[in-house]
Amino acid sequence: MISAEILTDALKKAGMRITPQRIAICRLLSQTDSHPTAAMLYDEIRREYPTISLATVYNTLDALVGLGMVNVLGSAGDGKVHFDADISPHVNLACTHCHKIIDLPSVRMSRIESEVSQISNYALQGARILYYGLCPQCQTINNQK
Amino acid sequence: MISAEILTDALKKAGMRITPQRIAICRLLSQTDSHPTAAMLYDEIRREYPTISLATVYNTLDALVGLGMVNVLGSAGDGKVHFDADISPHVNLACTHCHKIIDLPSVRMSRIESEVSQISNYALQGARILYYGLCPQCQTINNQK
DNA sequence: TTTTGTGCAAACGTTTTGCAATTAT
DNA sequence: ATAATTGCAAAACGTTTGCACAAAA
Repeated sequence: MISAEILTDALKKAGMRITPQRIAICRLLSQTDSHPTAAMLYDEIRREYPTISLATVYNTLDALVGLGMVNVLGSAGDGKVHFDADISPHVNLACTHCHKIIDLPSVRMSRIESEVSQISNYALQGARILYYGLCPQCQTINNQK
Repeated sequence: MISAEILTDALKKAGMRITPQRIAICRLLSQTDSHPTAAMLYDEIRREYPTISLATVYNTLDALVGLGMVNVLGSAGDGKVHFDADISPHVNLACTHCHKIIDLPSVRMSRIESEVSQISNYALQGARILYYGLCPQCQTINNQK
């Protein structure tokens, strides 16, 4: 969990203007661990700013991703792109039935990251460590969608 | 690198019919390590079957993914879904500039997988281990897209 | 022969874009 | 003041779907 100011400060340092909409997006991103999609953020922010557009959400997300402040997790089997404001190298775990994504901060990935870095000569910018399967609930409930 | 027969056999065992189009898709998947998208496979197969449709490619890919024979890597920053016929747990490395994806089979992930399995109680089905950054070429070339 | 798969085209949902009006600086 | 950002609408893109025809079993 990160503070919203770290995100807005990053935008400011990059020469971008701090608008109420962007503050709201940064606040939501920093406060959630639900790996939201653009549409989820949009729906949430519309309560406060009924006229905000999806384009603004995408615009801000792109900027934050470009600054390395937000990770793109990709689809969780639902065809939508999920975002994660926790950029520390950690394992994400997606349920292929209910499409929820949780974090597994207890699994240490730093050793893997340094290995990848050494072997590849890539200038690493981030990682998506996503395991997927059925969560305990979706295993027990007789889940035929 | 897997043999095409393993893929076609899996389709057959699942009760699906073996058509020339599906054989071609399985052959391409098994012969490449380029983590193709549906469109890439489509373009390639069209040389041999000019009338094949994208729908058939998606249909077959979905079946193979459903059977656990093919992994969905997700987007490499290009907005397209990349597929991988190598389902062993290994690190993938994507370049955020040229959008190529390579494998790093030397980095061992089996320990991480068992850790995830123990901690989470999920019925694991697979993993997408994707690091991203700039590949050596895209670092040196003065790359402003 | 029967049932599944194919190809086409149209539909879908997410994401992107163009532009005039607005707003942060 | 001025330059960036917004919101809207329309467009673009990848992917999915419906259906008549073709082909595998």
